[in-house]
Amino acid sequence: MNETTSNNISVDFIRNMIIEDNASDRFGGDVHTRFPPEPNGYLHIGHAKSICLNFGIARDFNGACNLRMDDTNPVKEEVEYIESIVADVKWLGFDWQDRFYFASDYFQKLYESAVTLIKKGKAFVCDLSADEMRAHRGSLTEPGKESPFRGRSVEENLALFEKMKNGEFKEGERTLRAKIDMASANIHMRDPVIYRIMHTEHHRTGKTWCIYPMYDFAHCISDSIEKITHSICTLEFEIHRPLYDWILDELELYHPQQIEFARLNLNYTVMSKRRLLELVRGGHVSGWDDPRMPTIAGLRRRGYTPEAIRNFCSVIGVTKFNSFTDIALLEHCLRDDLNKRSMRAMGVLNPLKVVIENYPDDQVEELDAINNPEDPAMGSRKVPFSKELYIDKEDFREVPPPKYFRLAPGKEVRLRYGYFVTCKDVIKNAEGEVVELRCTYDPHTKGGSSPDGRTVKGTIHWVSAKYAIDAEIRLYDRLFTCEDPSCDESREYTEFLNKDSLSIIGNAKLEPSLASAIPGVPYQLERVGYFCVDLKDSKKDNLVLNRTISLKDSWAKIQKAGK
RNA sequence: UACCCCGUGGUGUAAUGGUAGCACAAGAGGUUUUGGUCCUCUUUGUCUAGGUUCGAGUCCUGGCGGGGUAGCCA
Repeated sequence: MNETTSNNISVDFIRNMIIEDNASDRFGGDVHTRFPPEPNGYLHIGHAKSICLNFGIARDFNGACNLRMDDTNPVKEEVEYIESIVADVKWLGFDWQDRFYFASDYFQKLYESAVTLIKKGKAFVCDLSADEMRAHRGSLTEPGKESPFRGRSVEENLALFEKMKNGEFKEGERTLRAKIDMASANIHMRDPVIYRIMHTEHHRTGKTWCIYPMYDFAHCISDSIEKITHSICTLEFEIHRPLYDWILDELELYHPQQIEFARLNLNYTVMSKRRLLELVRGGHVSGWDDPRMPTIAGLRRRGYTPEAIRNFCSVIGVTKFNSFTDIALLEHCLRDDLNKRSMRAMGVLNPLKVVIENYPDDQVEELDAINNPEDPAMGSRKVPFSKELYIDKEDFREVPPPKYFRLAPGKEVRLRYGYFVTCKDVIKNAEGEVVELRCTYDPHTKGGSSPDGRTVKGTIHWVSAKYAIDAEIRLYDRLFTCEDPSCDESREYTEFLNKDSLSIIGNAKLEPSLASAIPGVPYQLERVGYFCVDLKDSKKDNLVLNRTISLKDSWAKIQKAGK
């Protein structure tokens, strides 16, 4: 395959539109995007798609991408959210340099634009109440009726709008509306409200304003002010585009192109800010950063890497049709990245004591273990081996099923990086539970291979009982038991919460090197999964690990198929 | 039953009038000191009916199906 054919990787429809715009010199070759979240909640994986799209396009076309807080509704917005958004976008690996903006930065210009519209006879102050306005709006199938205040003179409108601004009216008493067409088939063009009265303090502008612009009015003008070329948003705003265009055309302002794409849906979770907020407020999760949450903060605490998320966003593509992406694809991207970068270690989740009968009582050997078979540069470490060990309960069966390669009475297995051991005896307690295994080891198999060429089918992980460190391990499963918890309108999505989405293991035993496990760094417990130090709850004397994701488990499949 | 958008394997996507490809998932096999990774192979697809064309997933028309829209939310 030559250079040209190998380069013909496909691009999404938005990038294609930009390529066409550049070809026709529509924006003089500029590409300027923006990511415009409303600071009323935490960012989630769906936002990551938009972030990767907007910042990714800027990168691909040598353009720029702004970060803009869409803060036009002070009753919903909080500083905590702004801070989390900034941290999350940064963590994802994107840089807006000095282009950090707020729609509220433009309140004065927005106000002046509204005045311009009034002067052009394209906006009027309306005294209709919210209910009356709804009644005048018509329906999806019937045209609306014009407001009785639609014919006010420019002077009167100007005076009234001034009074609105000066706080002379109560909330809801009056609005400023664009004068467009009450008979339009597009309800958003039926004289939409562009300013409303809110006697609410704004987190940035304080008490300066008591009128606030609506999204449709603020967004297009903000884009215009920032000289955005391509204003990318989700599908539900498609029907708003005629209004976006109308406002900019009437104001004769620089005019970006709005482009809509389908938002991300992931199965076995919910993605709306409203529902995520409810999960937090309802105590169904421990917070916005609960490792089960699809929020960026949750994924980060869970142990996801920015690279995995970015790669996922690239792999899912961008289209205009609504779809549901399989969480398995996200998990694949996660494992793919973690496999390459994770330091390996051994840890036992459900300890079963093993005594190596023929191993000297007080002997300790420091065995060599490879840190990452995928990356020799990560080197090796020493793991202590001694007479008493722990292995995982799952790795022993008194009566092994077919194809079971692990330890069983009379069977020989390899202890990873250790020795071949053979199970000689099984010790049970009064309840008949296996509590200890007596094994022998073959001193000639140090490191895990036998000089006589003998091989074993199974390799299991272990830790030295004497040198192991204790840890709490938190295992996570999907938050919901059904693929689309919000699909059934007659049932609350919370009914589908997975009761077993979190299980805590209090007595895990880890190899001593993990005592210095670094927060924010992924580890693989060999044969078990990927883990990370919990950012919040882990303490020096109380190690807490989150299981980011299990390893793929083909033995589980075999067992399942056998049933 | 208004207007707008959208229909490609199980899922997510590519093919810009010229061989329907990729990834995930699923399944089979191989390698392996992680039942991981890696490698090979297999199954499954253009919503439908017409039309244009030498040739249609692609263009046109109708139907069917899905989504969006009636906040002084974004």
